[in-house]
Amino acid sequence: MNRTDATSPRPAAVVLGRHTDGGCVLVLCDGAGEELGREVCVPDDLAAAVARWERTSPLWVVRTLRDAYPPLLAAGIRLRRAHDLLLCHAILRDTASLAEPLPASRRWIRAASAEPRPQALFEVDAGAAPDDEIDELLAEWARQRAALRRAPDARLDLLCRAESTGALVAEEMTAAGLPWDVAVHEGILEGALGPRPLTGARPAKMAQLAARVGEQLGERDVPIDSPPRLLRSLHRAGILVESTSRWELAEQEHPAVAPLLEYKKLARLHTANGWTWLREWVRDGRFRPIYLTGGVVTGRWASSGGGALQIPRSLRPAVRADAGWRFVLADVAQLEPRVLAAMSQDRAMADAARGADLYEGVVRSGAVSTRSEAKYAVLGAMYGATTGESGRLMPRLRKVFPRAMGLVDRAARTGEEGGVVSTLLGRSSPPPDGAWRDAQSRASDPAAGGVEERRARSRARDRGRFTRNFVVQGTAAEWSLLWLAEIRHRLSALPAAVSPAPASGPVFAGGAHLAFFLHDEVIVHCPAEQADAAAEAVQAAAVAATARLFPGFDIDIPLDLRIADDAGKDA
DNA sequence: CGTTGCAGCGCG
DNA sequence: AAAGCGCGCTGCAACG
Repeated sequence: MNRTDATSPRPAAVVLGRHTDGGCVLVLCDGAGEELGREVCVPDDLAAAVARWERTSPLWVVRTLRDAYPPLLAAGIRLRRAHDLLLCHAILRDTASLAEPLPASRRWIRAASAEPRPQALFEVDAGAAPDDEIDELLAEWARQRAALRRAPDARLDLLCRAESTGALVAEEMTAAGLPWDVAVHEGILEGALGPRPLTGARPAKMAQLAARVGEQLGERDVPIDSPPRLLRSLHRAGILVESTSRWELAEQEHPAVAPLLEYKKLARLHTANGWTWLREWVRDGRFRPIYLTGGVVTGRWASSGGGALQIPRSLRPAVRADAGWRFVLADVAQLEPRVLAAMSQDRAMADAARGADLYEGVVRSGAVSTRSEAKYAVLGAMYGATTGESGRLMPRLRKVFPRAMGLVDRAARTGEEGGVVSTLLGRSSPPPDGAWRDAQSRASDPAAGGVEERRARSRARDRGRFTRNFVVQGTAAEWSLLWLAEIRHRLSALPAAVSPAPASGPVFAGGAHLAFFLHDEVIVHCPAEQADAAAEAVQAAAVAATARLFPGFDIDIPLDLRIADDAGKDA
């Protein structure tokens, strides 16, 4: 059996795959991907083998970290570097920055769910027999390295490395979990909803509000949970709204409206994050969502399980650090417009972005006269507003920030014409689907009617708004990915805590670790004595991410950073 | 009966 | 107040 002594190969990379007989195989490779040797083991011995090779800090090449990494973490092993073939395949297959992107293959499409995949579905056009998974991995890795060599610059490589490191972070965060105080959560629920009801029953405060709505509408047992039936009840009472949505109801001056809106708020809390949610998703003081890295076409992460990306701000106080531990809470104010300023190299917008409040900077630039105008104008620029106040302000932004506005306007035009747009590092938008192209070609037919033409134009504008936003949201996601990777790197280099209070799982008991990530904010959980150093690491990571994504361009991306025992203090 | 689509609302 | 992007989850209603 191989040992990491002077006579053993010192692999730059190890490809990890399944073997014919259900065992595991590690292929040791040099920096060029040339095979140096192999090691075969039974699954029970895999963790030990990985731990041994990890001492030499190789690049671990796997089909997907989503499957490969959790069992290793459970065995107490953290990997420093990895290459996720599935995630990188998607990037290199769709990117427009390569003349010859990776050929599409059904073997390299991620399954929709986290459940084990039925193999048969994926073997249809497989180039290799399932027995030879390791050969398939080696071949795919070779294709990906070749694709990256053909790239005009290093940006795609940076994206693939960041994407893979993001996947490491995601699995580590699931394993560590977000510390969650059940008693605090229950206190919030009881304060808002009343005592915990018997299963199936409506909480007391919701029942009271429903009764008041009924009195005001002059109707017993209003079908308050059924939008279409509630709408008819509202109409009978003379409240002429077109839907039961919040903003429309808020415009009505009827005594039934206030209790109805309050009911909706409580119902949302009860159904989405009530006692049922607590029982199902919080175990041993930890909320463990599954992060789906690259789950959104723009490169943002999606999640599954417990609605991790939608935890209401009112529940943030339930996010509580372990005894003797602290949180470092950090978020970026107005990340997307700052990223737009930098990626378009718009000096005027970057100057407006200097400091904590970009919108005040936009006012100082003279483009608009109030902060709230600035906010809606900037959001409208990125989302493609055409009507209302926001749409009206667009020409003024174009005049003051021509480069930034030119970038998003061009992205919108490309999308309307059916083209593909890309982020700064080279993640590309999906091409239009068949239905979209059919609608456009039907409308360009001389015999097309006005209805078809209007419909096609409307679909084209929809797509233009999507591609307009794609370049900004996607590049912002790249900044966040680099930020996460830099945080992880710096946290692992922190001096060990002298006497950390016991916390977390076995892997993370020793010190600071990322515990939560949501688009532009992170939560680090750390022993109290590491809190200052961890906060500095998070700050330094942001500076490093900015320098890597926008080399040579001066852009301010400031953090709102604080150390606290819970996540609710300034919510 | 189970599945699918939609409305509504939470997050960025 | 402003309605323009991206998600996930819930419950209801319509559908097969």
